Amino acid sequence: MEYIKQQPKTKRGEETLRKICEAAEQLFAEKGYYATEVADITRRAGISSGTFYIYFPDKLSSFRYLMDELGHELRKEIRAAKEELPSNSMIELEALGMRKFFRFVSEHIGLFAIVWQSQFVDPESFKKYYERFSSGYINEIQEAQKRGEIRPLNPAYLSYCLMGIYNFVALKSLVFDGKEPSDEELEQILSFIRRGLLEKP
Amino acid sequence: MEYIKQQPKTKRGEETLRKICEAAEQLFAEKGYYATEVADITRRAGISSGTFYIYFPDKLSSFRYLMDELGHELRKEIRAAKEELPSNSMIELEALGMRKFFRFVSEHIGLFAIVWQSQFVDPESFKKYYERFSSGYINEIQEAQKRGEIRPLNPAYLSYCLMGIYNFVALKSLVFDGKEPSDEELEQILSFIRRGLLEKP
Amino acid sequence: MEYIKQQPKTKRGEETLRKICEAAEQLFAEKGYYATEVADITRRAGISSGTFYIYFPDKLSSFRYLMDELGHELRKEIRAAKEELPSNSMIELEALGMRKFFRFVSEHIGLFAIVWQSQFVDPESFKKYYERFSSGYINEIQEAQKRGEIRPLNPAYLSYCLMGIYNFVALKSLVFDGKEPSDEELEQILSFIRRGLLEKP
Amino acid sequence: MEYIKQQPKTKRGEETLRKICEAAEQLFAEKGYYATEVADITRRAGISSGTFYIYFPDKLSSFRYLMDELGHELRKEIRAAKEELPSNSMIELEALGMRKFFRFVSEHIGLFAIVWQSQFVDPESFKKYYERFSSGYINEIQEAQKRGEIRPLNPAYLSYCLMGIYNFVALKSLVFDGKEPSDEELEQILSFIRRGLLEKP
DNA sequence: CATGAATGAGGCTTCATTCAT
DNA sequence: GATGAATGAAGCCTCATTCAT
Repeated sequence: MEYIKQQPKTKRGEETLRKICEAAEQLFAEKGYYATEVADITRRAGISSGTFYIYFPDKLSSFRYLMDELGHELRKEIRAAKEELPSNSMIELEALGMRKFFRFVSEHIGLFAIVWQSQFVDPESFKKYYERFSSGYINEIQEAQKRGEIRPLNPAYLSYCLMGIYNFVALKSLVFDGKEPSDEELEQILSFIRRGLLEKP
Repeated sequence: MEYIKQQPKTKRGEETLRKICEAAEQLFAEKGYYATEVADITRRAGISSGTFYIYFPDKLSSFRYLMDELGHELRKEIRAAKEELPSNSMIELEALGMRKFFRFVSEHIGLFAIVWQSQFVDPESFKKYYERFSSGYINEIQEAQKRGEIRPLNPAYLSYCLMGIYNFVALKSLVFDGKEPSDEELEQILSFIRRGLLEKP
Repeated sequence: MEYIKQQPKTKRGEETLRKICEAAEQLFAEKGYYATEVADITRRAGISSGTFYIYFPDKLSSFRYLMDELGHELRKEIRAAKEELPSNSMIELEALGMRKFFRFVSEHIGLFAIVWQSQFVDPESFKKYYERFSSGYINEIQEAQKRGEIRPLNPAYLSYCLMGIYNFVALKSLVFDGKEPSDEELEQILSFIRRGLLEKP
Repeated sequence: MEYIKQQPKTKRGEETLRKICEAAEQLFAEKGYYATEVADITRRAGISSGTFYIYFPDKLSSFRYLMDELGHELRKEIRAAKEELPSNSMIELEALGMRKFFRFVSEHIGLFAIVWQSQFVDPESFKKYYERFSSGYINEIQEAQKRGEIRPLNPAYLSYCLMGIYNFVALKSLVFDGKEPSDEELEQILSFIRRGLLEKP
């Protein structure tokens, strides 16, 4: 990864980097990037403050690294989930992806928080993050539109509608209410999306 | 307003407060709360840095003040727009509110940015902001559900779906692309929402 | 001056800048640039450490500023001394300049130390400093050579010979022995230079 | 040598110490003592950073060691050169010594740089370095004065005049211009010195 | 009301040095 | 002998806030 200063060469080093990342992810989520001091991170990681700088050139790089890394993982998991299902119904795949999204975010609330605040920590990455997701959606939507599965609405805007729904529902349930949405609730949201998207609901 | 230290007593004072607020709104949107120095604000406002503290007890208060003030104004405008229309179709009122939202946000991109980052500047206000909007929606939705106008889905989650759509569409168009969505585009988004919500589309 | 961040606008500010410069000049001479902390400077100047940064963007700039400022002053004083004498004998002017040099350096031992160490603090300025002096000498030497006053030796190298003599004599007397060379001693050094330079000693 | 922690006991150790010294000499000359990190030295020497501390107790000791070692070598070479010539003319011996000086310094620009900056790294050594050279000169000068070879000027000051000339000429040619002075140029400088010193030029 | 110089606590980062392997 | 990850004291610099004018 490009934001890292030194790849650990020993087991111990690997362990240390992992501890830094975990601590940083937690703290960025709990207190936000700016309110988190490097000393907070190293304290929680149980290392000295100089050690942080063996692995990262500065505080911002660790933020970018996490954003990249976690975003990567999320996309990978969603892709994997979709590939398991031998369906070519976009809506059914989307239902899977959405469930995966909530599962991942509830286990990595750090990602959610990190992305949310990245608009003012590192605007470049912020935009890139959403556009990468969006372009994945656009492809799927266009395919499904060709098949006549979903309605001929602007794919780019639709992708942001979907992301908006997922993000704000996650905000309400995970951040505000502190619990995962129930299957029943997810089903209702999916039902809203299905009707909105499908040519023949 | 509660976050203000001293209400201006003269014309000159009023003018000064207005200049501070305008500058702060712009800067919080451009650079974010943390990257904005009080000196940046006073510089752009064309005043000396001590003057800021005549009106606000500290930097955070000015943030809260703006968030409150702008949120208030937005809700007022939306309410006003809806009251002009003598319809009792929730969906038609919602279409109006949504247009008002995009108009307001494109003129006050500061509000958008301020709210977005408030999760890590002032989490209390952040939650309050969205829940206030949400509870307004919930009322309308429940009324409409009683009338059989819209489907019997969880009103709280629906409200976050709507806010998510509006916020992410605004993010894409106003922040990323730097332009208001066209009427055509808004119409498509509304069409998605209508089908998703209405009992008989 | 280019290395300064903010020109003081009030009497108090002027006073503060002066105190910073005096303290820095002393400390750079006593302990060297690297061993001098900004906190040392502000402590000696009797101000808080943040105040330093009102006037200088960083520690290095204060060093450059002093080097420029003091070098400027030295050249000005030497020039002034030479202009008072209505002679066109290069050697007599040189005798004056040399005396001025020792007087100035003994009052501003800071300059001496600053220039000496600048080779490793700010190599650019270091070279510029000596080449500026050298080019002044070269002109004078060439004029005197045209008049047949001094021998036809390479002017650039001669200029460095002269500077070398003055600097090392100052090193011995002012730095090592802690006293100004006596008139008698200066006279002997001049006598060495005179014989070395003059066509007809 | 006194500044060394442990004399190498094996061939490998000897080799390692040599590599450290070479790297340190280069780096102290290129970037200066303070800007050179121990890690820079070990990196260039191709060893790990802990190894440095097998041979030196700390960074400063390596500086002192080099200064001593190189100064020693320089004096030895000059002495050897002078002993080869069966002359008892101080000026002729001096001409030899000077040529040796420029040869040595151009091959060990590190020494030049190290001594120059030692005033602020290790003032003690700095003074000692020049006074050791000076006292050698004083003896030679006094002898020559007794013989009536050179003029009866203050020997201590004369020694600093000579060192000043050599050092500043080396500065100009080797450091600023990056080349050794030509024989012709050295000859001119010698001619200046000869006339300045000799009773009967 | 307004000014802007001054404050100083506190954050980020560096780097000489140590030590377990 | 050699390694290189870890340490942590310490320095540079920032910036919200104060206050004398």
